[in-house]
Amino acid sequence: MARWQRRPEDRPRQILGAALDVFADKGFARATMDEIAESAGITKGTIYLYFRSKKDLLLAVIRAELEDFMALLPSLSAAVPSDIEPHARMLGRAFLGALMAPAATKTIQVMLSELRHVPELKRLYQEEALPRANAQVAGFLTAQMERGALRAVDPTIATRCLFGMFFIFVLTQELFGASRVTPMAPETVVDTVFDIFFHGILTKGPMP
Amino acid sequence: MARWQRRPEDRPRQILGAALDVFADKGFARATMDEIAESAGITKGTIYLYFRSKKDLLLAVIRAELEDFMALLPSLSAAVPSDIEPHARMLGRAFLGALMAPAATKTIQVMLSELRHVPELKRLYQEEALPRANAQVAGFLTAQMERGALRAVDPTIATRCLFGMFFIFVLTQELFGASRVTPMAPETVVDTVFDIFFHGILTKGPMP
Amino acid sequence: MARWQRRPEDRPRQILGAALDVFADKGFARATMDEIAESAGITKGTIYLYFRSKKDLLLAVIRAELEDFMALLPSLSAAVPSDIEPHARMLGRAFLGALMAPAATKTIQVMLSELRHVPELKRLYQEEALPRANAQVAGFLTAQMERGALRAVDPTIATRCLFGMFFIFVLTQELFGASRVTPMAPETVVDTVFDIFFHGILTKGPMP
Amino acid sequence: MARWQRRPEDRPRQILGAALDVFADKGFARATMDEIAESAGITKGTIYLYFRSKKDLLLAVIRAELEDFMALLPSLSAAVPSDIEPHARMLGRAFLGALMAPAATKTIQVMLSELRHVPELKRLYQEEALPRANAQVAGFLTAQMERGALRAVDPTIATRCLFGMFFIFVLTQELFGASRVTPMAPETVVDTVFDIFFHGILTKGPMP
DNA sequence: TATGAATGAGGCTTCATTCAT
DNA sequence: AATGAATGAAGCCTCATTCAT
Repeated sequence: MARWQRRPEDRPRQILGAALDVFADKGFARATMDEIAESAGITKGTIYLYFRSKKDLLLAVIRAELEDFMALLPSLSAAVPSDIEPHARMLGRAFLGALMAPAATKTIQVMLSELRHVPELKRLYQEEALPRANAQVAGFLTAQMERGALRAVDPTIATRCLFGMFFIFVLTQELFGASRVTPMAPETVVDTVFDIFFHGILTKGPMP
Repeated sequence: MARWQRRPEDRPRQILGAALDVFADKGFARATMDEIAESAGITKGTIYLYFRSKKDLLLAVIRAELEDFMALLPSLSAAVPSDIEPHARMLGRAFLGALMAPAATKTIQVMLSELRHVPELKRLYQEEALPRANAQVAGFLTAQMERGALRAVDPTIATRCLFGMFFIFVLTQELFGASRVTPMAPETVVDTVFDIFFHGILTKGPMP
Repeated sequence: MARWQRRPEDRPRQILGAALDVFADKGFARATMDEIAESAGITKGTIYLYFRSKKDLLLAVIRAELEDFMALLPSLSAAVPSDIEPHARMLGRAFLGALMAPAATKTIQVMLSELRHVPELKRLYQEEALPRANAQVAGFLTAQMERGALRAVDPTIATRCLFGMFFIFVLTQELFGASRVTPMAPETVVDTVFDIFFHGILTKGPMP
Repeated sequence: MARWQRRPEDRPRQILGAALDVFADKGFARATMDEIAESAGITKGTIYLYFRSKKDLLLAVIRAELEDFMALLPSLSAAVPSDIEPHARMLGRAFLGALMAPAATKTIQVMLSELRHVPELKRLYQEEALPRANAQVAGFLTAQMERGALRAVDPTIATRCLFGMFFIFVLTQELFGASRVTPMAPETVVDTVFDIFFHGILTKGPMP
């Protein structure tokens, strides 16, 4: 019985995947290198051939996922039809889908847990994720405001609001298991979110 | 090393306060009983006179804070003026204020980090916090919809949206330190949130 | 069965003693904290109540022994009879005795092994042990040279020579086990050392 | 990362040299096979083609160096001029030179550190190095005593004394870095050593 | 012969928990 | 009720050794 196989040329990715799973499932501190190794089908020592330390592994995991996620973000600067609502709805569906992808929810869970306690993660968020994501959407909103398609509202706050509406669903439904208490179909969620975001919840005309 | 008056009758509360601080600051696993004890001005062994274990302490901390927070929630079923917008803005301010209170942000941080890994916390959230909070707001929205003041929209989703907009600010600004990157005044946030929530972001009339 | 007794008020000394034994016997790197603990009649964790780390323990051990040894050194500046030879022999016996004491040979062994690899030990030797010991003896020799009792010879080198003759016996006989190959009585050694040191090994008069 | 000519026939010597360096620098236990391999310009696995284990490598290193050193020792049984003092001084210089050669000091360091903990090294010392070196010098001294050139003194002790005076300089100056605290020229050392060894340090005639 | 990926035993260190005082 | 010394179970990490290539 072969004690091990030679590396399939992407041990690192293999390890990163296992680490994300275990970190998300157990939390960073509770996760053990042994468990990650087992989950990756190797042994503890092997991890250290590719990552200097447990914390290093955490950073690598998050960096990799963040990059993957950012690469997925559709370019909002592409040509936008004059009727932005259906367009936005489409983008929104793609975005919620990306957010709800297993790797993404796991990454979010890890970030939520560790960002406060790992300065490097905080830096990653503050200097890379936040500004980039914000610029994308806020830029789009600003352009539409200048075009007159949207009302003049603080674009950074509006961006955050929009993101918050998406995020809260991932957080509660996926991560906190609220789907068992209050099940919701993602499509309905996206539609309602944009309905509110674009039109507000007040009745339009004067109340009868 | 504050040498306060010895008030043994307050021991439990004293410990709970210290524990919340340390749990929020370091995370549950990284927090040590020694640190909590020191922060409470007592010694490690004493904690065990009041709490069976570290995990027990965590549960007690969250239960206490959750109760405090719930007690704070203004009853939305009270008489509501026919013009709900300024009323909502007022409630929103109070709510964001409560969410941003130090104890609340700390509790949120701990919940975000540990809920997934501590079944009892998950239960607490799913069976107590979520339904209660949801019922409050969703009930209010439903009532207004029936009254014709609000458009007919899935009230649970709408509730979640509204909460998401508030929550995302606490999360990013307070917990993730985004306030240094994108500072925002709470009042402006509340106003913009309700502006969007009630009126939407589209320009009203036909585009010029 | 009591799992442990409350500290006999000198746990630290107890641990230091055990550590010196094990360090000398196994070498620093091969010594395990478990072994030291067992040898001290306690458990591993307890050591860390008194010493920050294994290396810290090593330093504490050496510092303590060095101090003890230095305190033992008879003051050579005391009144010296005009006939220094028997006086020196007496001091020499005391000195060799001190060097051959179990704690001293163990300390020497540890220093010989680790000094090169532990900067703090090197510093301890270069800045404390060496200058102090050298000053003591070299000062004495210089005084006697000025008095005319001894020939003018570089006192530092002479000191080192005298020390070297003592040291080599401790090293070879005690530490390297040469006593089984070439047994020697300490008294004879001291006598011969001083015979050579004072009178040289050449025949006095012209060779017949 | 010297990319020398590949001279596979020299592999063992190459490895032995690197091992001596690393063992002396880090100590046996702290030395890693990886470091030794790198220092030899090969990889870890290759070492095991030539040496069964780390300990085996240590023994081979010491055996090789001991042999080299012994081979260097000038035969003292060669014809000795009737005036032994300048002759001895010459031999002494050669001997101190040999002792201070880099390979020798490194070997000494390793022996000092490991002899106690590696039975095979102890045996090597007690059964090979010590008797051979002792016989050489003690034989010489005995001959001179019988000739009447030297006083009758225990030749084994005298040998050890002489060696001790040389050794202490290598130990303190070279290995312990005392040369920075008390610099000494090797020639002066040799001269003083023999001055003391032959003539003693007492003033010859009656004190004035 | 040489490589270097993989292993797994072992050690240092931390810390929740216990318990004699 | 309070203390804090002591315990011992983990967990991270290192590294000698093996072995497929």
